[in-house]
Amino acid sequence: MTPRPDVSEERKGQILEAATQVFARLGFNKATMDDIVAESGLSKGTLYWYFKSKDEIIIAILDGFFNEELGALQAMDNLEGSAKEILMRFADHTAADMQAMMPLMPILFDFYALALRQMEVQTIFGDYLRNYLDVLTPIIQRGVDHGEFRPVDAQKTAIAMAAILEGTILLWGYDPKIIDLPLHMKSGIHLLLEGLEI
Amino acid sequence: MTPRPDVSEERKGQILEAATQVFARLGFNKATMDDIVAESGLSKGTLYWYFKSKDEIIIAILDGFFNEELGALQAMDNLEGSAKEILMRFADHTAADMQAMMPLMPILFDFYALALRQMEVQTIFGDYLRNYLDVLTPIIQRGVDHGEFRPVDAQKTAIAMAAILEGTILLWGYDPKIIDLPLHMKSGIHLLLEGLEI
DNA sequence: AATAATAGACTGACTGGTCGGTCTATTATG
DNA sequence: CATAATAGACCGACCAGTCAGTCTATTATT
Repeated sequence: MTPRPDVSEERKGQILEAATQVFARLGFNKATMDDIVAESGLSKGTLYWYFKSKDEIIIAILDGFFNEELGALQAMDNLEGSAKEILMRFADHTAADMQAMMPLMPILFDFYALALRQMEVQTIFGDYLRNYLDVLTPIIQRGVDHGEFRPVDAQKTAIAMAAILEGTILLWGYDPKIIDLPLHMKSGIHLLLEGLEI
Repeated sequence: MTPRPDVSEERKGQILEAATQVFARLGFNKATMDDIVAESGLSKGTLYWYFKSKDEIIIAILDGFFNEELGALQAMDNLEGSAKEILMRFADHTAADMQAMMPLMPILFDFYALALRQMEVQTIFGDYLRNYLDVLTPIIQRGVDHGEFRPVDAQKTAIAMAAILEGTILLWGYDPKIIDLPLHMKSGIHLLLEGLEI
């Protein structure tokens, strides 16, 4: 049935890793399939053996990104402590993750641009946002119900938190010299949360 | 010396307006010069008579965006009232402006992606951020000094405010059905500012 | 053990179309 | 007539995607 060991998962990983590097360096548009071929050490035919098109590679990378993020989100559900403690720890954790992700940020920005024009990309982003809010909102609501926070609108507060996290990334893109990505992510969330306490 | 009335300002405006429409619809990369030619009702020769390249058109549009924004910023310097009042009014004003800007958001997202790879674009964004913080930070500092706000770090707070504004735009890009751009901009800033009060 | 058959994996030259930019001819105006 | 302005045909570099063919690990057959 399989006259040769199945290397397709390995190859796909190899291609996606190479493509990620190239895209980070050049952007989706300037990067050519031949660049990815060179970076991967494979041939053009092999790239097209595993992925139907350049777009399919881009989407695969996006999926990978968000699946990782979702894992981190799910893990938050089981945390113990006061609402403020949980949210603070979440922010700190997110901020810490940024260090590793910084070299890949250019790709994220390319995705932002795509999101407004490609339904498929828009859908992935939308699903992620919904997940995000579904996790954060109940935690904030609990904080309100327990009298830990003043009586704010939990959903709007969750959106404000998300905006601070995402917005700090944007500002960092504006000028990495002014914005210290992990530091300002943390300080922003802390400011908001401290202001919620009664 | 001027065998014909000088229409160059009018033409440039005409070209930039057409280019803005096309870029918003298709993005910088998919949009072709011929698309802009068609949209403007002019000819390719005329486009290149007024702009040396596609990139020059893109940069001109970016300059236009930020010059408008800067004007709005400068106007804030002369406002009267408590720090909280000024900042609230600023947020409300910014939020209100969003309605008009929403059709052009795709272009903004394209600029985000460019900012990380084009020095010239990065510089413009960085200058804007610096201006932004230079206006907001003293207002917040005054609020702290007058005992209106708790003793927060004014710069970090200004960055958090900017992050909320920019981040809300991003989230809106994730899914316009979930995020009400003006509403959530306002509620985010209000949450933060109410939390600053002593 | 030797050989044949199989099919997944892989190659890279090639193609068809695209698009930024150029060039030359023409028009309108002082 | 001089020249700024306009038009649009044209060029050629570039690139996503194709395809006809090769290679090789494994299995089936003798």
